[in-house]
Amino acid sequence: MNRRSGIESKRKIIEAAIKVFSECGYRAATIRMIAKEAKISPGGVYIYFKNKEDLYLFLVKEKIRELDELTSPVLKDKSHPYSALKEYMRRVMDFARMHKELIMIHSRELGFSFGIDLKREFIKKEKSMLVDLIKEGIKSGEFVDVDPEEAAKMITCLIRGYVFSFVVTPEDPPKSEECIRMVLRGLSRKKEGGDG
Amino acid sequence: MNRRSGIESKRKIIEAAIKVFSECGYRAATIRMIAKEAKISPGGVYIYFKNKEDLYLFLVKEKIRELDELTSPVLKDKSHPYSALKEYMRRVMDFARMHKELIMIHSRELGFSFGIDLKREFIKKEKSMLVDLIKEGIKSGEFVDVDPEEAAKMITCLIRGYVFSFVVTPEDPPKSEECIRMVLRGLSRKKEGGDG
Amino acid sequence: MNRRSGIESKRKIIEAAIKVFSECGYRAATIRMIAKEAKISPGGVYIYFKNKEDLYLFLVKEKIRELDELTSPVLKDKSHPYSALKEYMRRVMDFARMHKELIMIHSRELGFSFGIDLKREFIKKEKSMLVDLIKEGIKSGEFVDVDPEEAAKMITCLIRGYVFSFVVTPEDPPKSEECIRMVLRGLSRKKEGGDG
Amino acid sequence: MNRRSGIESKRKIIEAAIKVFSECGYRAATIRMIAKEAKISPGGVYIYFKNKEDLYLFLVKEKIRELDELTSPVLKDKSHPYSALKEYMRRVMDFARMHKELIMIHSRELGFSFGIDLKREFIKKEKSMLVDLIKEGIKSGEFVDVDPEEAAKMITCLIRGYVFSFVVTPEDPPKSEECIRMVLRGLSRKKEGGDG
DNA sequence: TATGAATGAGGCTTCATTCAT
DNA sequence: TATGAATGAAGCCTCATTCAT
Repeated sequence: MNRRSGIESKRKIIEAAIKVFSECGYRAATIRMIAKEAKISPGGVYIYFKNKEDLYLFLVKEKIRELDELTSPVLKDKSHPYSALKEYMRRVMDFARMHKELIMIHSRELGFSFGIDLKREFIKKEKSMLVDLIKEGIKSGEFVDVDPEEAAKMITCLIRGYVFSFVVTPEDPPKSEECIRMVLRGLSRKKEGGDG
Repeated sequence: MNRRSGIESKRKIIEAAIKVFSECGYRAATIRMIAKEAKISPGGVYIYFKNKEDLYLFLVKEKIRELDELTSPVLKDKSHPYSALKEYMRRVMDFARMHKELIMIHSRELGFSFGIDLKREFIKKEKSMLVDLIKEGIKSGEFVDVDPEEAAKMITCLIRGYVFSFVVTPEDPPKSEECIRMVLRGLSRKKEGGDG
Repeated sequence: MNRRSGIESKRKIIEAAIKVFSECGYRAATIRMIAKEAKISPGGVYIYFKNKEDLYLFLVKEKIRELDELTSPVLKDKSHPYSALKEYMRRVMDFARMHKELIMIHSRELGFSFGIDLKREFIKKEKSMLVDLIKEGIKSGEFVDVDPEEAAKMITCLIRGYVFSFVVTPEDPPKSEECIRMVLRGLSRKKEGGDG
Repeated sequence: MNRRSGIESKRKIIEAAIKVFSECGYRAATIRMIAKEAKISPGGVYIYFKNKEDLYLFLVKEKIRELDELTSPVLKDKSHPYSALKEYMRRVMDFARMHKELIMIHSRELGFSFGIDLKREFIKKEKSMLVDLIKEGIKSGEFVDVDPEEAAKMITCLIRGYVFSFVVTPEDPPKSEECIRMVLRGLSRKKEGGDG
């Protein structure tokens, strides 16, 4: 019997699950595959997670939390809307690039009944912060006078397209800097956006 | 026994399959579900399609062909790049809105081994036509002097984001006109894009 | 609709069934295959035969009758046991060679509940005639004094082995003349069996 | 849950499979039947065997190996061709009697695409050894001067007929000693075959 | 008499989950 | 905490058989 601390085992399972879910999608991934990848027995998985759904949800939550921790501070800093927005997009895109496969499942498998609330809630929260930031930018005169709601949606839209394109055509990916420039060009009062 | 012509049954199955695949994804969709939706017996599906994969591939091919027929004429018309591009985006987005769910599978389940070639080929072809159109626009002076490759990617990227957002937040969808304006604003030499 | 006389259709089905059953065995053969081979629709088969089993049994009966018609006259001719036996074996082996595949099913698929009685009855009858013939031969002095029962069994045994070997190693088949000679050598009072 | 060691379960499945395949043939046998016979769940069979074909092939291989182990030493002993041949036939027939049903499938279902090579190879090897033995016997003067190839075929032929007859008419089986005597009588230079 | 679309039981197989060890 | 054999529901698919035409 391979004795390990519980935490270590759980961590192994999580990593294995990310890998396997990412490669196969939720349905096609099997507990056996995850267990094997984690060098644990199938039964072992059930010590740490109630079931497959529970395991998947755990991953999603974790990733959402990670992304939140990464972006919230930036979005909350309303002193420099222009740079904040630039930094926000950069971070989201970097994060997406790192976790692209899981994000695809996360998005695609919205069709599933579970996990939706979690994701929708995050999306809503994120959008609301983005709207606030844009409003701030307009107020401060850094941004042109656009509908903040629509602008936020466009930004999100472009970020999603970026992630998506990354998965669909990984051999010819879009450039994140190009995306950021496009957004800033449309929003900014300044001529163009030289990078900091 | 519910007597119908073969063509009628096949059509019913196709429609049912689109619905079920769209709602559940490829793996989670079952033949039984599709059959039930088509008001046919499970065995009946196999009269018209070799197997589940065959049925799925048929749908994808059909949709790709439809979209191709819709967009090719526009992209090939190089006399008015500005309007052509606008019209192209409009059509793709309209099409996407109509078939959003299936498109999501089509994109997400690229990870599957089958159907990839089909899709990749289409994507490549579409992009190449887009690049040509942009080059033409630059030559004619309608567009600013950008890298046509990158511009094409950005356009595709934005379209994808549009589709994606449509699926993720159907209750608060992005506006296609907004997307189109964003692209044209970035490309066009003209001040803004008043719609025709 | 392909109009034919009923008899013609039935004949076509029978021929097709022999072919398909021979090639695939009872279970693996499908009504659809048989119908296709007979250039008729699957439903058409059921006009002439109650079901698959009924069709199979019909074939078996037919073959048994054919073989019976071929061998009975020979076995019943007790005036020349030696030549009769030789001729009997020759005919059975020829028949077997012509219908080897079907015979194999017929034998192997004894395990099935149906058709057994039919076959067993024939086998019994045939054996009893063979025993009579041998007795006659012993009485007439043509054959040595053996146990007629055992001799009959050996003959049947050898014939079966012949058929079997024909199927198992068709590229290197046993020779029927060799088998016949072996039997006659054991039975006959005469030195060897020169062929008639 | 009925806890057993893996080896025990596998053995149970193998025994059940032999029984069920023997009684029904390959096609008609179902995994469910085998599982039930083995007192295991249908899914349990797949722990030990990849699929039905794999299970069947395993049995065939096992039986071939068993028979090979039983007969090879005898056939290889060329010092006493007469007794060796007698012993060989005795062993094959005994073995056949013990495993008659499976052997019937093994032979009949040659028509299947799988397992053929296995069987053909064994048959070829066995025949070649038999030919060598007969040659030896001719050289040593124990056997009369026959064509070794043909003689080997006749022996195989008779053995097969023996097995076959055993299955077809188990209530009135042929006698193995009779078969052996018949062969030896044909081959031997000695008058008759008194048993050793 | 003939068709062939349709049915649905049933076969093979997978896999989330359980549980004796 | 960990194992992995075992379960059984459920999915895909086949095919004997039926029946409206």
